[in-house]
Amino acid sequence: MSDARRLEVLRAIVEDFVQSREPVGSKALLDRHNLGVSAATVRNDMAVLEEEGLIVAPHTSSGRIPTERGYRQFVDRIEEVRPLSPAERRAIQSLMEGAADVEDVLEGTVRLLAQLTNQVAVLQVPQFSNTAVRHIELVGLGERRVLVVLIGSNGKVEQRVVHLQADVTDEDLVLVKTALLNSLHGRRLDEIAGLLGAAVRELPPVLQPTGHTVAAAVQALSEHGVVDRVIMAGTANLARSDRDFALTITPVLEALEEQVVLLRLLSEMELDARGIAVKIGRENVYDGLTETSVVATGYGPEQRAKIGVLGPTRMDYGSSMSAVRAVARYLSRILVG
Amino acid sequence: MSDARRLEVLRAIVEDFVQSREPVGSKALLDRHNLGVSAATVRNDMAVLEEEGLIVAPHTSSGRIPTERGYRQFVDRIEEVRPLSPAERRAIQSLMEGAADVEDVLEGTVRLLAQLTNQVAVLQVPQFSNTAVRHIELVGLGERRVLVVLIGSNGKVEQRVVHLQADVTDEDLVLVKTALLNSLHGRRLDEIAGLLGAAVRELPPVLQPTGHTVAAAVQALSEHGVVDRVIMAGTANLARSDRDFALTITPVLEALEEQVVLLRLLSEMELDARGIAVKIGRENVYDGLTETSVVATGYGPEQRAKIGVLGPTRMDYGSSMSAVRAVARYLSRILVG
DNA sequence: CTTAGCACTTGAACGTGTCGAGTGCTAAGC
DNA sequence: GCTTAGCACTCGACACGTTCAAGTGCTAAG
Repeated sequence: MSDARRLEVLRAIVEDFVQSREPVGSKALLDRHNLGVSAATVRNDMAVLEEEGLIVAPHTSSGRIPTERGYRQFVDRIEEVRPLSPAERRAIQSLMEGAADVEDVLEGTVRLLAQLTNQVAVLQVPQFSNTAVRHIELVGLGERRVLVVLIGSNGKVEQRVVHLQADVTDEDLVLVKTALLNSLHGRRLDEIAGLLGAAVRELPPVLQPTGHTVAAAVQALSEHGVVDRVIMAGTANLARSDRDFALTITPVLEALEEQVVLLRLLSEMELDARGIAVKIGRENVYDGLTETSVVATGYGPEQRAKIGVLGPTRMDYGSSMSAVRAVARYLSRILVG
Repeated sequence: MSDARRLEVLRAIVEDFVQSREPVGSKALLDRHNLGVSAATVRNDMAVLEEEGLIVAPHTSSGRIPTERGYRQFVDRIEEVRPLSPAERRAIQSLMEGAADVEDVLEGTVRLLAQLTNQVAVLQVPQFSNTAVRHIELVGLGERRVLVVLIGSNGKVEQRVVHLQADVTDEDLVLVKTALLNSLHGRRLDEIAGLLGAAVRELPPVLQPTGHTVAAAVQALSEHGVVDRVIMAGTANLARSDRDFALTITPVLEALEEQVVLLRLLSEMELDARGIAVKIGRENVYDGLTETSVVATGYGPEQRAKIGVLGPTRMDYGSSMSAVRAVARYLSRILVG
């Protein structure tokens, strides 16, 4: 009982099903794939795969369709990333040339990705709110604990408790606070990261560690205030993709309208060794997205921002992965250049 | 043959059909409306309405459904605008209170409208691009014609030929150009309207008419560069609204993704005496929207910007019209206050 | 002008029979 | 011990015929 062949059978089933959207049986499989064995053997393999929970038969005596676990197996085993076709390269090229400003590039990229994959494309844009620092307050809580409060010009208040490595007096705290305020007051949240270091350096040496700890907290808080934006394209592809999926569309569209949900979803995705993240069906905990899959990767500096596509669980993961990756690379290159 | 009753029958048919989504027959109509006549009479009226092209029967011996012309008749005859329910008022109230900044208000408004009408809500936001004036060039073409070129800091070039009332020398043109450039260079496009007058006034009296003409052209060109924005909500309602409409959804979603199309659509809508504009089915020339209707009105200063809802031709025009109007009024009030 | 009655049409719903694709199992073969 | 051919069985899809309810147009009477 060859383990390798069984996985090959799984692969074939997934591929066929993704294309035909119909349960695939043993004979049909042989017609389209050169497995080198007979239908009966394939049936045996299928039985095992079904026991393992990788495929199921919708009803007795119908072909099998992959389960979510089946897709997962399949996706995890994709190694070679299919290179883009010349036509696809050309599309990306022309996008680069028509690039007027950053916003145009981003929107163009999303559209392009949606078109390439025939799915919904989403792009997370790190957004630096133009709120400024109005006030910083440090409150000693005893036992080396300090409450750091950051008040923004939009009235939002962020706070956090930090633990210091050394004892400090209230006067010390005032010093630190003043130093920070001097260099940060009125600055925009996205600017302060670069200013904190200098501010701390101006403190007397004894207070440097304390300053560092507090500065780190301020930095973290400022990032809290940043609400990213989402650019989206290709929602029409949702309806196009599938007859019955068209009826399941409502909750998906609802979820897509909730930017917050989308942002959470994207930021939760952790890139694997291949630099890609895939969430399949119920791996998405959000209601309404339990029958969709998301393929995403990072772009830009540190790959922090995400770009990806979203579609029905029965999507062409291979193509999606390569398209997403390729587009992300080009995007990174454009943004740097 | 009472003309009034026939229109009453039409009204009843539209109302029933909008609610049930099924062709409505003579008997069914009597059950739900107190018309005071028998089924046979209604049938006679229906026959006439059909001749007039206001209703059709999908197949022999099935009820009638309104045609687009039928809807149009119906809409044009809606007089009384249904007042909002207390629940709806409350929703709007709470929106006003939670208003943090303008952007929030606008987004909240759109969501609210989508929720109230169970349809797609769209809002046109006049957007002043923050492109600045980089250069202005005047090229004499002879015969009192001058080419006015406006170059923006985003690299976009707008041009137009104007006819002057008097002969001018090239030196005169240089004077005008310099005057304009002096006061406009570096200014944002949305600022220049207020500055043109002063610039022209600084010219020698003989050149004032020429200056005015050129200034008007510059003004027009600058408005060209303004691209409004669209805020949208409730696309999920499209899918929810209707079984078979769900299959027609694709082109609609596509159209909605084309902001340009939407903006054109909205700005083409002209408010009628009631302060509302309705486009029904093919009255929308854009592909993909030929089976949808749009109900819109203006808001804000001069009602220039538009807000409205979009849904299947068989929508509840009465509710949509009152909701759109009410929401637009509240929005105007908030924005002013 | 309205109304009751009637013959007619037609889509939807339902039941039936056939067909093809697919399965599991068993026994034989390499 | 795995693979394969063969066979009986299952079940959805499809085509077809029947029935049913809703609706219509028309005619003749009020």
